[in-house]
Amino acid sequence: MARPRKPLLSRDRIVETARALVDSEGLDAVSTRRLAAELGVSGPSLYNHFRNKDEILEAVADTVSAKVDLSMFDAADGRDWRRALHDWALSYRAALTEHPHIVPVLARGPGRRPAGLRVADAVFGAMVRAGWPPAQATYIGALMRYFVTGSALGSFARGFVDDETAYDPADYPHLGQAHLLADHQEKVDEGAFETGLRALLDGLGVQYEAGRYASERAGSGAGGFATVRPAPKLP
Amino acid sequence: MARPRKPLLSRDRIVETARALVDSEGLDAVSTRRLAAELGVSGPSLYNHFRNKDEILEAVADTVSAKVDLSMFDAADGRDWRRALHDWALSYRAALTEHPHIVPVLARGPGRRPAGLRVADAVFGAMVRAGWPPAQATYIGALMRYFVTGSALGSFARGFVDDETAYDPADYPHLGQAHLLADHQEKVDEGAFETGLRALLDGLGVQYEAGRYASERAGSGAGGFATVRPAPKLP
DNA sequence: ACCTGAACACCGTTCAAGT
DNA sequence: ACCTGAACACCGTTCAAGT
Repeated sequence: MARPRKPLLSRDRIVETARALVDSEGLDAVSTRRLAAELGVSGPSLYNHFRNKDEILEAVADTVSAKVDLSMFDAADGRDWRRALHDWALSYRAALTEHPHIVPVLARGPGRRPAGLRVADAVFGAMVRAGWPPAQATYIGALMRYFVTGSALGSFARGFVDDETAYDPADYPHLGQAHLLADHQEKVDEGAFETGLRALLDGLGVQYEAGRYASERAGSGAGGFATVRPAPKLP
Repeated sequence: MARPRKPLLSRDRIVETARALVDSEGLDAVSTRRLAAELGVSGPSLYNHFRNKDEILEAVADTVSAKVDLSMFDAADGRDWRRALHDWALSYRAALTEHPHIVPVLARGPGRRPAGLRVADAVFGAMVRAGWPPAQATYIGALMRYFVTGSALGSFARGFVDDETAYDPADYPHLGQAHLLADHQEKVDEGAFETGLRALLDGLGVQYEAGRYASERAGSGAGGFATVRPAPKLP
């Protein structure tokens, strides 16, 4: 066949097929040969569109980052940085839980993925507008990413394992049998995520007040958050 | 040669050699053939001691978990749960930063690794003794793991990339050039970790007070933490 | 029990050849 | 420019054979 008059492949088609394969069969199922077969071409064809396999996986990860809602950051009145962060974290986590198998790729950082960088940029900009100093704004973007990706990673794969013999109660006196159950594990993940997110936002509120970062909007006194209160209820 | 009178291999020797290889050349360098060569045997020999390669990597990950200090949990007076959690998080992170290449394996959860389970058990037990309800104690162990492993994962590999052309300021108006520098990245990781850890502990303090979990030690009033104060200074 | 070589069914990537 | 088959240098794992 050699070269067809109309290209068989495109970057988009490759990425879309790779994403479907990752979602349905996991990262390990994506070999260049398997992916090519799925596309109806031979393995080496992919190298006309991507430098290597890793670049394909990075592109897949970026389509997931692109699903993260960022609208709360430009909508927001600066005083609402906690709510914006909260809503963003939910959207971020939702994107990852929809595509759990690509999380290991996403978790290693934004790298050079455009959508990943766009996320980092949006969070940073919103925090600075809310009054956070640039260094702190950078930290917030990073630490939120740590928490959300860490939770998405730790949740799937096999947080705990489905084999009763793995956990001798003599060895782990506090670990109940309940830890074995997969649906219990899912509830733990949700509870831990909600609890951690709330704690992070409350704790950042403490630092925000201590630094009086809201001063330019509410005079030099205690502006913004008058008292530390629990974060908004999670839906 | 066939079978020698004294075994050439042992689980410990395999794990130790694998750990050294992971540390010096990364996860990808560990193939069964390469590891076997390092040990002076042929590839299939490893299968006399481990069921498969993944089991070897799990064992390596467990030696890293085993380095996490847990003494602060049984030493602690229950009121000091925040300090214990803080010190533990530092020790946890230190263990991971010493062996960054194995973090992806560790990050997927305790699985059936004994040392990983011992860690989960210790945190849970200490939080319950401090007055946290069991469900919350479980959440705390999980969310701390999310944060620490997420930060260790996001830090290495390539949080950002060392190539100026990757970041067009027109695309990411808030991302400065400084993001490119590797040593700047390291400072960001440390700052983000400290900030996030402090926020988590402060935020958990808010929830602890709101739930009055300390009541059995200080009467049914506001015991334990009278006010929300910043977490102890990080060294 | 513990190691070996041979073998199976794969990999990612390069490259000359084809249109 | 874009696809192909052949080839290179690898993989993880199984298994019969050896002691």
